[in-house]
Amino acid sequence: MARSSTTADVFNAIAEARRRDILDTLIAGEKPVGAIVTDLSLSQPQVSKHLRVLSEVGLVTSRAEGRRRLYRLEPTHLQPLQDWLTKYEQAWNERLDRMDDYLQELQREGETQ
Amino acid sequence: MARSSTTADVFNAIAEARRRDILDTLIAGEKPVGAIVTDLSLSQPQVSKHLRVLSEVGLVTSRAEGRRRLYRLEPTHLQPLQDWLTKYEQAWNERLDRMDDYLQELQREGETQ
DNA sequence: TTGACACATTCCGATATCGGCATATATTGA
DNA sequence: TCAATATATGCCGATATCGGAATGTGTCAA
Repeated sequence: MARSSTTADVFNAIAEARRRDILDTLIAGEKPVGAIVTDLSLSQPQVSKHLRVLSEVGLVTSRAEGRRRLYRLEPTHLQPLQDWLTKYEQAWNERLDRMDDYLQELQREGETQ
Repeated sequence: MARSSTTADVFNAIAEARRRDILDTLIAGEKPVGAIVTDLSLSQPQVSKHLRVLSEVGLVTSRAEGRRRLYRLEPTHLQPLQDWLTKYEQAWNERLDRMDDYLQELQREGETQ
């Protein structure tokens, strides 16, 4: 047996810094591969391969325009990440609440003394 | 040259499904290693190693209690992820806005005909 | 049809990562 | 001190991943 993580989910897709860079540059809008290559100073095959991974998890889609391929961001496919994070927001808020309770308790103790 | 991604940042730390499982089980509160092992049916070394990675990026902290080690979730260290996601929320909303504009335009055209 | 351009794919070597197993370390209790 | 318990670490083999270089594929323009 060996590693069990794959590139087959959003979490792994965005684990790679270059892939996040590519997504970041696509926020500005649809772009052909060549534009990404010059924007980020990466090699063309490198960009194509990363785009493939991103496309497999749905984070980007592409359409052909002549001999160019325009890639577009699909931000809704970040939903699994957002959903996962939401659970921790709650944990975070609960900690703040407990902290708040504690502070108020301290304050009441101060008043009664 | 070879792979450039490391286990040294939050994005990579949560890319591993088991590590997300471990974080999930810690939402309920501080736990010793053994509890995580039985909760998730993983081997003890496996859990210890994943905890090490999580601890290196600050997502968990530990304190000794006798011969046990209690691990605690540090949800605030998910901030980089949250920050990164926020940019895409904006892109997502802008798309919705454009969609809305488009729909209203369609509606106006319908009225004038 | 041919050449140039844009991009995708394949093959490769280097390396990182995962899990299993064995073992080290530390703490407790007898 | 010694055995038992709880956890961490080291070593290993299998495999996944990355980047580079070369090459394949498709499209346009002359």
